[in-house]
Amino acid sequence: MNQSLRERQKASRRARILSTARQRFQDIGSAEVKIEDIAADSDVSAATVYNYFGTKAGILLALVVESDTILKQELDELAETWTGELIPAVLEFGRILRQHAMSYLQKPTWREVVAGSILEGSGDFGRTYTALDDVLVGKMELLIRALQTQGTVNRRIDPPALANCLFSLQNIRFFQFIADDGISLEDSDGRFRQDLEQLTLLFEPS
Amino acid sequence: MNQSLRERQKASRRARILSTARQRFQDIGSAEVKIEDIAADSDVSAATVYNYFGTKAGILLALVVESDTILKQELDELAETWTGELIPAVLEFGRILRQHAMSYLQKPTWREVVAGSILEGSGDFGRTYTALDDVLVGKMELLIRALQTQGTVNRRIDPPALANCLFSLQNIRFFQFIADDGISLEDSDGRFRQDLEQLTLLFEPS
DNA sequence: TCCCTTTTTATAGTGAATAAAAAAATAGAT
DNA sequence: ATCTATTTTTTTATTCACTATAAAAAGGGA
Repeated sequence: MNQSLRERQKASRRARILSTARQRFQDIGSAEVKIEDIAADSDVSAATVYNYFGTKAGILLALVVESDTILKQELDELAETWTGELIPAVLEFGRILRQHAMSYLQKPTWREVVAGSILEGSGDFGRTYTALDDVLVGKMELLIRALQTQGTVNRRIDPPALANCLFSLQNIRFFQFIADDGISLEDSDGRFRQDLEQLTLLFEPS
Repeated sequence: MNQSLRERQKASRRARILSTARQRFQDIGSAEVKIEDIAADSDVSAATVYNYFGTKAGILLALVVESDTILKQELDELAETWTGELIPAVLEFGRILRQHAMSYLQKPTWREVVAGSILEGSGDFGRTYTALDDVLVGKMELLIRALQTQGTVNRRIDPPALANCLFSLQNIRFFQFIADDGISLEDSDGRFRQDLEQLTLLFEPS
């Protein structure tokens, strides 16, 4: 037997909780959803939900992790097919990220996820979130390496280091994007473009 | 009469709350401090504390705002006295910020402040925090303008835009710094330095 | 002193999160 | 198949942040 009964049941409970949570969060704002309701609908006790996910934000994070397969694929494709300058590619990278984020969670919900990850620090939740980011940084690195091979990017650059830097810059624009309900996808795009333009100017020989 | 009795009492209550809160937060971690205790020690009801500051994180933010006068002065001095390259100045800028932050709040407490500001989004709390950041961006702008005058920085650069970008980059490193109890001031310094080095390489003629 | 308005307080309630003991279910051994 | 030991879930109780509301108190002006 590949999996014991216990493990299968655990997986089933987990899946049930995430499934009902996803539905509830989609129907009404995450603030309106009570853990007890999710538990009741999943045929487990509230204590079990806490046992599995720790906090409300933990459930959210699990949903984010689950859905990130598609995002990774999109970014892989970008890294594989892009030809040309790095800067526009990075812009596209950020655009994909934000668009994907908005496609399945609203801003207030994202705020809970991000706030939760910061609050937890180096705890379980924080590490899960960081691991997620690390994967995305890896995609950025892929992109940089590809363009280095194409000769578009300076070979003296350290791909992991630059990837981390550019991703982080993108990331804080993402934070600002979700923090303010008034900022549109296009606004955020424009700001990130401005960032990269200014950096170009800064280091360009005057 | 400059201030009515009502206004004076209000100011006094506010000051009392902040004072006891500061002490309590310093003595024990902010998670251990109960709003009711702060209220009792300040001779007001818990309801008044909520009335004044909204949330626990709100009290923290008020403390941060209060103490930022010194930080602003330090950054002003940097902008006024620095001669030389922009990059080292930006590094120093970040160093001052992190050091100042650690001098009066511990990392877990900072996490609450930052998480609170993100959660609130464009609400009162969020706007207060943003306003605070805006002031700091202004200091960065001052620095850039000074170096532009000195001829060290490309004149085609838009100081507000570049200031916002560099400050944001600095800011996400600050977030990562407070999020992980294992990162020292020096570590964070090193990472930010690496960021700026990589950006230099990226835009430098190969 | 009296009245009106602002502010504070008391009170009750919601819901997240944690802790500990009780109950249930499973795995493994006989 | 049954008994036992272990893991896991549930029950129960409790803490605490935060909200809403009605009552009380205090200030300001007449």
